[in-house]
Amino acid sequence: MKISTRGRYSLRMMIDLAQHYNEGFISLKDISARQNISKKYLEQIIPFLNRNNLLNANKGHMGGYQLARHPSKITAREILESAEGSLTPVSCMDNVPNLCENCGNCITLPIYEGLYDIIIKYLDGITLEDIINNHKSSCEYYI
Amino acid sequence: MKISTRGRYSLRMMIDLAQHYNEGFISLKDISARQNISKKYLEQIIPFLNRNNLLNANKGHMGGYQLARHPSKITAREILESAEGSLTPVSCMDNVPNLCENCGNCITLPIYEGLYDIIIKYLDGITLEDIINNHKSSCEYYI
DNA sequence: TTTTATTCCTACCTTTTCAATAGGTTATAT
DNA sequence: ATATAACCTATTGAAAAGGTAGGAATAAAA
Repeated sequence: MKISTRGRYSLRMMIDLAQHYNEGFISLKDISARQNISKKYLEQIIPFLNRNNLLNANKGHMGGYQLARHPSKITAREILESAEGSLTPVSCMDNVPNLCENCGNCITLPIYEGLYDIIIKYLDGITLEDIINNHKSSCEYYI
Repeated sequence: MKISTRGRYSLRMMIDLAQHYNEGFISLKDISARQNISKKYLEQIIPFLNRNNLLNANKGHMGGYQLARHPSKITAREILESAEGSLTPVSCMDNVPNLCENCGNCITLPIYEGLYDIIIKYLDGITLEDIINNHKSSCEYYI
């Protein structure tokens, strides 16, 4: 039940981009330096976030990334779901629409469905704007 | 963010024991047959559950396991937490009391703390009794 | 037009975790 | 005694995690 570094780094990268929203395109070099995450690893994370069109990119000199939408319109759920692939607690919930075979008869599935439900509700309620507003002071340390 | 097979199997084993509460000691052989889980693997799961004293055991002929408490007094949180080791979404929350270094300054930690909070609250509200009462019909399929 | 700075793409690598299997030892009702 | 169970420890194969590495494509600036 741990969130992977890919998920955690994605969140930090998106927060960083939110903190520099309206400053044009931000390079991975800058994010890497500020967040102390390998630039090469950040490169690999980008495609996951772009599956859900969370970023705009510009190549070449003075290029970089910016949020595709205003920080108030991007939620922690979107970010973590994009990065992790899925936030369901059991993989049999991922293969919609059939779930696994005969899930209608599974005694534990409703527990996991309920769990997924509250996780999604919680993360849907948190936007990038919320995050940076609730944390005005500079942040030096990360997880 | 997936629950491992150890967690899922633990839940199924405990539900099985709840369904046969007051029938004396239940052998792993029986649970293995009913739940279609390798008996050898179940053996390895037991110690995790017993760290939190969820089971009573009897060795030898006619031996087996029984729940250490009434099904209404054992929650999904206890079972999954025992099996998984921890249900925190980030490992830096595990090393109490210091968390990681300088978590007071971490912008993302409050998000994960809030997430952990709702997960725990949800799973604490589900007892083994609840689970078997909400699922009277026989269950043939598992995840 | 050349240089420089960036994203983009693919392959590789090392370590850890997952999910078991295997073989034996100890205890205990019958 | 003997069958039947829990208990214990080691091993293994596959997959995932968490990166590193090198270069190609692109575009702004000099």
